[in-house]
Amino acid sequence: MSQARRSSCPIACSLDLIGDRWTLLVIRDMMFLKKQRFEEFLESPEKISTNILTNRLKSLEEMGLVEKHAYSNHSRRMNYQLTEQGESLRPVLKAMIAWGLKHVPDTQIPDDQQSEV
Amino acid sequence: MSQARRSSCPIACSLDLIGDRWTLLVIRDMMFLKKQRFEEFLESPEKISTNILTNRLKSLEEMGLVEKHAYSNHSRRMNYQLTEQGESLRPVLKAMIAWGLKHVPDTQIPDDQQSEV
DNA sequence: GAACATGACTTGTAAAATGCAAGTAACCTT
DNA sequence: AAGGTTACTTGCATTTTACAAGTCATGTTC
Repeated sequence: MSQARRSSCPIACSLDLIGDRWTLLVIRDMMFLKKQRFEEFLESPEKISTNILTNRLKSLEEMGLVEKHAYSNHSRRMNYQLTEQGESLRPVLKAMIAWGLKHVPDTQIPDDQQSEV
Repeated sequence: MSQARRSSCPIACSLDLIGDRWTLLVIRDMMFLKKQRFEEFLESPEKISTNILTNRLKSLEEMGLVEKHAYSNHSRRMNYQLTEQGESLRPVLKAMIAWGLKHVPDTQIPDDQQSEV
């Protein structure tokens, strides 16, 4: 992910931060599927690889969209949570869900997520 | 851009189609700035390069988000326009504009676009 | 208390995408 | 016939991605 912004356009700046194939999937896992741990993100069907996940979690933390905390005294276990700023991406994600469901064939969301649409 | 979908998740599928740093900027240019020609897209402040622009316009056309037409009999001049399906990305773009304006410092949109927010 | 399990990475390497500059080619006007 | 316009194409260096394997600190089990 690059660091220099390309313009002052809010779309371009948003894309500079979250415009790739993986970042929003990690946020999806946290926002809708309530995942909080490295290994949980790895289990998602898109199969993110470990180096990219490490990289994205670090970027998200640096951007202030995610916070990382040690999970009490439970080995090296870490807890990743959306910050308020990360949570504020919900309308973007919801718009993408609605668009995908309508315009990409054979997309679907889990039964227990129907209330989100 | 890859062609195989990674899962049936509408977010993942949307990202497979439009999840990169350039595609949504081309759509922005068409949707809000009413740009329709190759050279116009090149003028945007983010300075997309010609090979990437060619590639993205082709992908967008293949996805059915954009239509390409010859501009009457005016040399090789082409006209690119959003299809209804491309136009339907407006809520996604608007959500990103709102998020960018609120959460990325020093972002702004042109005066004549204020009504879009 | 040594072997094993857990969880979060790191490393290496090949493949693909991006960025930049320059060149090409069809068509139209002069 | 010459020159301008428009939309690309090509070459190449750099960066990012993808995949597989290995590491390492801590906690659990026998």
